[in-house]
Formats: sequence, C-alpha cells, structure tokens
Amino acid sequence: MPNAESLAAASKPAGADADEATRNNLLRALRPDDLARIAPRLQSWAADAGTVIYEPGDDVRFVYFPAGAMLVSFVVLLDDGRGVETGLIGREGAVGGIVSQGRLPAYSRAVVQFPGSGLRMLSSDLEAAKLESLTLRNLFARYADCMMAQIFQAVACNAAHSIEQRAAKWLVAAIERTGDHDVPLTQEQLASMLGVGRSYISRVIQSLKLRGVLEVRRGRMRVRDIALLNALACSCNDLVRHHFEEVLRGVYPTEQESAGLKDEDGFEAARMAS
Amino acid sequence: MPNAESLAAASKPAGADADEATRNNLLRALRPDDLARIAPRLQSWAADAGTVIYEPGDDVRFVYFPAGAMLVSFVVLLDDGRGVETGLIGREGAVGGIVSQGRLPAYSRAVVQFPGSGLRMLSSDLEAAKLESLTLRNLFARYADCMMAQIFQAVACNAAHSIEQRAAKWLVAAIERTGDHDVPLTQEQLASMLGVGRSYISRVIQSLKLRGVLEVRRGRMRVRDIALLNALACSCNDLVRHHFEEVLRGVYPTEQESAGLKDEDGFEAARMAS
DNA sequence: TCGCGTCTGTTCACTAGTGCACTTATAGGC
DNA sequence: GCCTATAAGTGCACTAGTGAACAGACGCGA
Repeated sequence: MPNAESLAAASKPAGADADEATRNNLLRALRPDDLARIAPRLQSWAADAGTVIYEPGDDVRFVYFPAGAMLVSFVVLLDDGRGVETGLIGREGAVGGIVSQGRLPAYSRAVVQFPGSGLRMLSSDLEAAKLESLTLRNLFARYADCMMAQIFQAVACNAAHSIEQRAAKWLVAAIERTGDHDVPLTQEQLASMLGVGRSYISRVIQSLKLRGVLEVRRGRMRVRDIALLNALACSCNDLVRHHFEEVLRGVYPTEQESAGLKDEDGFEAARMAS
Repeated sequence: MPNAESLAAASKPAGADADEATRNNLLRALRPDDLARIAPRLQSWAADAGTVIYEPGDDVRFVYFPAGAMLVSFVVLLDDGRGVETGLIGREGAVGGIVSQGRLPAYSRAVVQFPGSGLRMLSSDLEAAKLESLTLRNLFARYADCMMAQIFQAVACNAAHSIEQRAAKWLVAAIERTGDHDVPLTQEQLASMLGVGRSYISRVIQSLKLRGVLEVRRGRMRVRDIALLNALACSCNDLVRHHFEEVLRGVYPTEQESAGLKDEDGFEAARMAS
C-alpha cells in the first residue's frame, strides 16, 4: 500500500534532502562528486495516481526520478483512442529525455501509475552536468540502454506471449520496483495497459485467485505467492533484469536492502529494485 | 529486387566514396564539417541476407549505416528459441550503439534482412567525433529518439493490432525504406518476424493477392497497390513517420528524390526514406 | 447506516489465430 | 529439360481472446 506521503502534486524549491536521493537507485549510484554536481538542482516532487507528467508532443523540460513505491508508465496512444503501456519505470530509473538527451517532443504519454514521491530536475541542467562529467554521462547512457532493452523485450513479449503470462509479468515487475506486494490497480486499468479486454483479464485474475496466487479486493490486489506468479509469467522480466544487472553491475549499488521482500522459498523479488 | 552489388560481406579499408555516404540519410544530413570529421573513418561494407551483424551479449564495435535498399532487423530471442523482430532499419538510420553510445553488450540480435551495401565505422571513432561536435551529437540524439519512437509504437502495435494490419504495416515500412516494391522474403520469414504462425500468414497474403494488392512469387512478393496496402495496415507506420519528420525536420535533407516510388494515386510511399 | 457509483464475476455467441498434416507449385542446379 | 528441395496453399480441429450484457458486491461519503 502506498504510504501516506502521496499527496497532491507539489515540489519543494531546491536542494532536496540527500535522503530522498537515496530512494532512487540511479541517484544512489552517483559518485559523490556527481551527486554534488546535480544535488543543488534537484527538487522534490510528488504526484497522485493518474497524474499525467507529459503528453505526446509536449516539450519535456524535466527529468523525473521516482522514489520508493512510485511507478510511472509510458503509454502510447493509438489512433482508435486506446492507450497501451509500453514501459514501466520505478525507483530503478528515470523518466523524461533519457534517450533524446534533452528537449524533444515526447512520443508517449507518461502517467503516474502508483502514487508517491521522488525528485526531478531540469533536463537542461542534467545535460549541462553530463557535459562536465564522463562518469555521469556513462551512467545515464547505461541506464538508457537498459530502458531500451526493456522496451525491446516488450515488443517481443506482446507478439509472443499469452495474456496470462503478460499479466503475471506485469504484476511481478511492479512488485519488484515498489517492494510492496499490494498492487493498487483495477482490473480495468490492467486490461487497458496490456491492450486487452477487461472480461478476459477478470477471468485470468480469477484463475490466479483460485490457485492461491493472489487476493482480490476492490481496486487492488495483494500477491500472496510471488514465486508462483513469476513461474506463470513469461521470462521476459528475467531477461531484462539480467541485462540491467550486467550493464549496471559495479555502477548500481549491490547492497541487499531488499525491502523485506524475500519470500520463504527464497524468490528474490527485489533483485533489480534493490 | 536488390541490385547486383549485394556480394558477400566485405569491407574496403578506408575513406569510402563520398558518393556512398549520400545513400544513407543520416550521413547525408551531416553538415560538411561533421562529414569531413568522420569520413576518413568510414569504410564501405556489404552483406548478404541472413548475415548476423551481432548477437545478444556481443560487444558491438561498429556503427553500421545501411544504404540503398539494404535493411537490417533487430531480433529479440525468446526463451523458447523463437526470434521476434522488434525494429527495422534502412537507409534512414543506423545500427549499433545508437542509444548506448558506445560499447555495451547488445541486447538484441541484428540481422541483415535485405542484402545490399552501406558504410560502417568504429563506435569509438563516432563517440570521439560526437565529443568534438555539438551538431553531430544533436543529430544522433535526434535519430536515437526517433528509433525509440519506432520501438515504442511497435510495443503498442503488437498488443493491439491484427496480424493482417501488422503484416501490411511491415511491407509498407520495408518499401518506404528500400524504395523498391519487390520484397524478397518468404512467408515463413515474415511470420517468424511477426511472431505468428506461418499458415495464417499464408492466408493473409492469399487474401491480399485476391484483392489485387500484391503478387506472390516463390520467396518474394511484389506489391502492386501500396496505397491500398497502407490503408489495410494500422496507422502505426504513419505515426512513427510523423515523429521522424518532426524531430529531423530541418536536419534531414528535404529534397524529393523519391526513387520513382510515387504511385498513380499519389500515395507518397517514400516520404520517410526520401 | 443507507445509498449509490463503480468494480468484479460470469455467461454467451462469436472471431482471430494456432499447429499439424498434407498436397501442390516453383525455381534453380545439374 | 528434368529433379529435387523448399516454399506456398489449404483443410481441420482446436484454443485464445473479444465484446456486449447484466447481476451482484464492495466500500465510500453523506
């Protein structure tokens, strides 16, 4: 359950707490001198679920760093009005101009999926800092590559895997990032993100419930057996996680602060998020 | 039909013809001083269909610039051994370390789909040149953003659109890039790239044939009515093309050398490729 | 504690797509 | 000009997923 700090969108002026920065893995991975370089430009930032950070075509002025249990989705709008999720970003990453490296019209919509708080800074400030620091540039290029890998895998996944596999994958991915087995999401929202019919998702969830994988409440689910859930999912998540580990090994901190996520049977749900 | 220059993989030592460089839009978009900066490092390069440029995990040392009718696919390998196409690159772009900006293990396989020739250079040389030139860096960041948009759209497309729409889209995208209505591809290959069954693709192609959209030969198709084909496709291609135009407007050359692609009814098949 | 909006569960008829098996066509090499 | 490998076409039984419709049921606000 998202903690009570999820208030309406707001942002403190500047020089946000060093504490807050450690709640985002990309920022925590910064060398002290790089952190010192950008810290004065970071401001704290919070948003409710459903908040649209930017729309397609918008000039994206900020880079956003979700922290804690906050999740942001990239959503591509189709001609028929549907919006399909193409990527899910949590405290392991950042949103806004990561690939384009500055101000270009956004292609997707970015929307807050799970509420929470984080940090943000002007893209122009980040770009300026990247010009001064090779290590900073390197870290963000590595993260961009990982994000790209995630999107690549999603293309293949959507072409090849069943709706049950994809739904299970989504839930595991969300829990890995938030560190919370409680998923505040209606079935309607999940169906819409996957680009599939609501009634079928309902059946899939029902079947997971009957197998004891999760509990259903109105507007939220609670995952009871994440190991089984991950086994029912396709391996797309695992492949992407592996790429993150390889590319960011030695850059991301390796500490095991797995947020109490370890299950009895040893499934390491928070490897990427940790 | 790919022209006879498609010989076995080979590469001339250096300082490749300035001519060849104009056959790739990214290189043609370079300012004269930027072109002069990298030209000495460009070498010409050719490959047959099926040539694997790199495999997942490989250290990608070169950036490849397809020219003319050459096409390169990104293919993500699934756990079950299938490989699904996630992106298609032709003379409008480049392959290799575009997003990661240097040497990182590749996530996908890159494979030559249609044979031909082009240019390539060491990633390290390109990165060095980008450090020296803001305009060069800017051009490649813009292209990276466009490639990202293409992949984003593919995620949504695979989630939402029918196989007929996706097959039609693929054919239009290929023709836009090559400038040739002849598509040297077996139905098996097309099915595999889309991640779907071969027998169903056969039925889709059959239906297109009956509607007079294309002719079928063994191992190749010839598109007769690309306007109708594009109408049967989803609009994903159009959306991506629009983003290319917006982001690379004023950077890409705007001349209309549409390679004889204009149809009687005015469908501009080569807008992006031109 | 009541009422109501919205989320969930389920049925039903239907369409899209699968996977296999088998036949038929075709080009290209000798 | 024939042979053969391989690609294309097709029938069939089957499964996955759709979309509309409607009946509860949950929980929040007054």
